[in-house]
Parts: sequence; structure tokens; C-alpha cells
Amino acid sequence: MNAYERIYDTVKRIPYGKVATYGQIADLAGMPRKARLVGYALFRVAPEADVPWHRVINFKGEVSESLFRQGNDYLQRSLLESEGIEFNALGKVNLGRDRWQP
DNA sequence: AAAGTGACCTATT
DNA sequence: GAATAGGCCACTT
Repeated sequence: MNAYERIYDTVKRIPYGKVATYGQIADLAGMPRKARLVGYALFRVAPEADVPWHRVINFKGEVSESLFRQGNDYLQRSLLESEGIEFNALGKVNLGRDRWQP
């Protein structure tokens, strides 16, 4: 079991309608301070893997992505909105309310 | 095998 | 609040 597997496993635990930050995922996956690895892992997720990568955002509540990724700039936001997560005018989500708290 | 890279985070101006 | 700088460490080439 490598680091990626653990990250994917943790991401899969995010419930519908909630979001989590990279640092949070890293912490829950047993690797505090390794948030970058989470981002790295998610960047390389295979489309066939059932990982809700769209529920993972940065700690500011903004949707981050590399822009090179399959044109998801709009998709991720759409997916979250369809799960009931709201964005303000700045494209941020209300972490205080929608953040996943295990 | 060494160097480069990055969907981040935190503390400091 | 916004902008800067530094730290972090597994993965790729």
C-alpha cells in the first residue's frame, strides 16, 4: 500500500455534500505536512478510479486545479454545486459550513 | 542517481 | 485582506 492508495482511501471517505482541504486529507491519511503529496496524488488519479477528487479544495475554500487538467475549471465547480455546495461571488465555498469534519 | 517539480500550508510583512 | 517567502517531501525524468 503506497501513499497514493492511502490518499485515495481518505478522499473516498468524504461524504456527499462536504468538502475537505488538502492538508486535512494529508492529516487523516496519516501524513501531516504532506499536503502537496495529496495534490500530486489527485493530479494523477485515473478517471476510472472512483475518487471524488472534486470534493478536495485548498484551505482558502477556492477550487484549485492546474488548468491543464481536462478543462475542469468549470466542471469541478459544477459538480460541487450539484451536491449542494454554494460558491460566493469570488468562487469560494463556505468552509465553516461545508467543510467535512470527522 | 541527482535534479526538478508541484490540485499546498503557514507565518510574516 | 492581500502579497511574499520559505518549508515540506514523494514522484518523474
